[in-house]
Amino acid sequence: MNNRPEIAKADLIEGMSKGMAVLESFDTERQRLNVTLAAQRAGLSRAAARRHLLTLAHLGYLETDGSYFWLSPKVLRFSGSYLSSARLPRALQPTLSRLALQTRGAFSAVVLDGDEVVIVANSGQGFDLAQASATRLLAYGLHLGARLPAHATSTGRVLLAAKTKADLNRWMKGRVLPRLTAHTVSRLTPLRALLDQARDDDFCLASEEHEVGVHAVAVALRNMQGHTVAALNVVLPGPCVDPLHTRQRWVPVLQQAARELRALL
Amino acid sequence: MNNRPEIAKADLIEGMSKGMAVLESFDTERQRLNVTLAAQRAGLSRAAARRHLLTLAHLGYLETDGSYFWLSPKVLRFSGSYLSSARLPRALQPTLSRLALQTRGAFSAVVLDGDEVVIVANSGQGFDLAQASATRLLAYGLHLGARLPAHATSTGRVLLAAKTKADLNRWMKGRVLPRLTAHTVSRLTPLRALLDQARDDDFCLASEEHEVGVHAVAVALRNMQGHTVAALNVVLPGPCVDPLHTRQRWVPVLQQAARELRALL
DNA sequence: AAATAATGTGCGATAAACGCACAGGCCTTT
DNA sequence: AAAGGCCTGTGCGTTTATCGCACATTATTT
Repeated sequence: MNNRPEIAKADLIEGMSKGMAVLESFDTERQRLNVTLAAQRAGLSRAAARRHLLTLAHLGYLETDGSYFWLSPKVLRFSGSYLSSARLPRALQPTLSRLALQTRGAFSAVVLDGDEVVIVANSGQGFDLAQASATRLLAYGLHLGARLPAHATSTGRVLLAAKTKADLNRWMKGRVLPRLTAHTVSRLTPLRALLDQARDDDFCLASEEHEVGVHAVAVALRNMQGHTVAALNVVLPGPCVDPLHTRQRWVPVLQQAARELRALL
Repeated sequence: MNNRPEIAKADLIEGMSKGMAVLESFDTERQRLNVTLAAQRAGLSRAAARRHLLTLAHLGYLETDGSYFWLSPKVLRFSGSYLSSARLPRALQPTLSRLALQTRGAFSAVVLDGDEVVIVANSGQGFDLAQASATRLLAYGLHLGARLPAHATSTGRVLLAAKTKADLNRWMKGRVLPRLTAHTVSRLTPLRALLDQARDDDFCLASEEHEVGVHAVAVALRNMQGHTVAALNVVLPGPCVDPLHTRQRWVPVLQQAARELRALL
């Protein structure tokens, strides 16, 4: 259901792939790269990497001081186009903002992209919100476009749980689940159990599996055809959270929001 | 001062340029493209455009139903990397949010990219804010990464005014200034006068030059070396705004913020 | 139903990207 | 100070990937 809607023949443009690999090698952890580093990160020879870096700099996507390269604000062009074009973030934004205002919670909406979830809307964007809300989100690096591992997040598991048996098996196939905290579910069988649970409950709780001190509850966002198109969660800070109370407090809020959004997705 | 820090030789990778041209052909106005449209927008043959589109879809940056293509949320990866890496947006965010909270204004920070300004931070992101603030920004499409013509915006003119004589002449050279509203300054000589004025005043007001009913005031954000690195503005809605009152009300706020930010830029 | 337009694919020619290799610069090492 | 890394910029011959054309096919139009 993801990238290859049909059998992609082998006449793909390699130059593009390499260039995008170079651009992707600038991530949250590594923001400034020299030629050699970029080469090994992107899996290219130094000569090739250099040519790609220079090209990207020439096009304005990178800036450089001659030896190091870093992303330029021009890359925001793409997110700008996406955010103003995609129905999803535009449809979600008002509801998320209202939720934050009413409940003082920190909400995010995400979609699945491979083995990660991508934040496409935040309660911090758009409208009024409680002080605590966006502060919390940003403190954990949960800005727009941020990517988190699906297996260790409430939203990721909700989205995985919505996959068909066959798709899920394909996803699981040979996958390793990085352990991020002491609580991370890092084996496939327990993950399967959690996904079954999430499917039954119609929500999912993840406690400190991604980051210590961060708990989250998520529900699926489905459209009128019943297809899950995104997930909505609320982030709860604190060293320890009572699961029962969390469930009673937040799940109804999330599910009510999901019901309201249904017609818009 | 922008993209070509040194003489870029002719060994740039054309494949990349074309691919990025294809990706850029998805903009705010045109969100869904078929092969033929993308080809003519990017200036490629249909065959080439098709290969690039398929490649981008294969890499996950585009989604497709077989005949049409559109941006996928994966493009947010770049903005995510930029936002978490670049000092500028991170340094600006808290101040913008605080300003919005204290004054109920709608603030944006932008940098210059060619003939457009790019929004790199909004009072709508990050922290608490007045209801009106982000609502207003979003209503005008002023989301993160949005691009506006420099000549018709308060921030753009502040940034242009900060250029050296030589840089400015180079920028002006043969440039046409699209007329966006009846108030747009669309000739170069009056623009020069406005820039001189902005340089003297150390702020700039733009009234309905970009969009009818939108007024904005901007100041430059300079670092400790006195170099202008960005511009900060506040957006004032309404059919008619008293210039004098605007100046007395907002310029001190903006300039105070600029002073505070100076050490961080 | 004819006509227009857009699509998918194969192929040969061409141009372009590749990686290697070498020379020069900059830093640390002992 | 010489030596040893390490990274950088560039030129070149080879290879390989990209191009555009052309044709067959399907979808849409009038």
